[in-house]
Amino acid sequence: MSSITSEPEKKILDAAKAVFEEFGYNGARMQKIADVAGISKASLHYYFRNKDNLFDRIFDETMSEFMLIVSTWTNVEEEWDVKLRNFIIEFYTFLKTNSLLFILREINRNPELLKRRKPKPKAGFLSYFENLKSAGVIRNINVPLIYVFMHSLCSYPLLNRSLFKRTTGLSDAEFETFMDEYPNHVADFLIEAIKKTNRK
Amino acid sequence: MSSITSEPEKKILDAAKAVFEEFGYNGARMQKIADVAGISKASLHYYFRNKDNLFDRIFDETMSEFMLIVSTWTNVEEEWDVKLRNFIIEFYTFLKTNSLLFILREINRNPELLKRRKPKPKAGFLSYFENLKSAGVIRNINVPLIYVFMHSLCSYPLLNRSLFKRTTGLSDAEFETFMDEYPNHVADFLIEAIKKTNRK
DNA sequence: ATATGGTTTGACCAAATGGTCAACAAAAAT
DNA sequence: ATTTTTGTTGACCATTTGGTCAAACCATAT
Repeated sequence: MSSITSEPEKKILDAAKAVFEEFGYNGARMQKIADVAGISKASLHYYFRNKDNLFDRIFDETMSEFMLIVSTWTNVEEEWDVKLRNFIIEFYTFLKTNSLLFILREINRNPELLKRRKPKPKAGFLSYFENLKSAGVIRNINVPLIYVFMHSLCSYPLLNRSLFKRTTGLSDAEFETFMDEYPNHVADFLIEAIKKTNRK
Repeated sequence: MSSITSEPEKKILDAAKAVFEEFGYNGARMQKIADVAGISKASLHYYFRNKDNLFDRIFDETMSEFMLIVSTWTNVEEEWDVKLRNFIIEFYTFLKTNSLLFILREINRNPELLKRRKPKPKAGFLSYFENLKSAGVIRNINVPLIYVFMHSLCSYPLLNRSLFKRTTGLSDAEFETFMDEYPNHVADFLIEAIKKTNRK
């Protein structure tokens, strides 16, 4: 219903997303959004009554996109370790182009943003590995812990990129390589922690 | 030199820290800082010429405190795994009471904040484990990778707390316990990844 | 051509906000 | 006691910013 984003409406949403993600709610300016969208501020208000209105739309969209990636688990018939590696690489790639900081920043600013969203069903990741664990296919791990580990390992280096660049002692080139290879290292690491030891 | 923070000056710095950390540079209001400090806005400007001036002072202090914790490595004579566990627990405790999000948010807003700081010497963590590795005491690990892992595992759950609370499928009580035990799990995990396998 | 209905915008407005200043108060120095 | 310095503040100012509105614009139907 009425999500038929018309031509100028779409331009506005793109502009608003870019501006809100870069500057945050408090730093974003309606004039700036209008400029980026290539229209007047009055036109902007014609399509979206006010700033909160527009912001909520952007935040909800970004958040939905994020939750979709997070909670979807592949149905492909493969070994769990292959699925896990692919998921990690996809998730990492997704995070690279999407402003996770935007989400964290705004939730922190206004926790209400979360409360009004309907709670999501349990992430596919969790039940999938709970099942493998019950079936004795993998080690007797703490599944939520692995879930938190995976998220942390994928997310934080992208959030903290500029600081890690300074503190790891790597050169610019080395650091770029490091960040490119990173998701595979995360996969290696988690798979190693999950799989049954081959010691008898 | 002149860091003899006088009585009202200290009240202002405390207030400013609280307000900037909660609302960010763009969301913070000079009037709010004055209110929290219990003085007039004019007095606030008497002590700190302007908002940027005051902000820089707070940011630099917070950043220095953070970098100190990050780059200091214990000199206690103990086994590396004990030292690592203690470091992780201390670091996690530190992060719980300090706004890491503040640092990330403001660096993202204005990368200049980092550029003007003098680069820190390599973190003690890195050279310590490089040495152990050369000496063959631990596995042949990628040290910067472990460094990034440790930071990510300690930091992200605190940044993303409210979302994890919703997505892990744990009850409130379970989640609290989870977060309390968390640093020890991180330590277990990293130690396992670093220590030599006892397979011959 | 003209009326109709949606779209666009420059000009404005009111509130918020960072910052100033003259006047006053309180110490400190003389 | 009196001058001088330091601290404090209410009132004020200029700018920014979210938001409004009447007039103009433009497509389409009549």
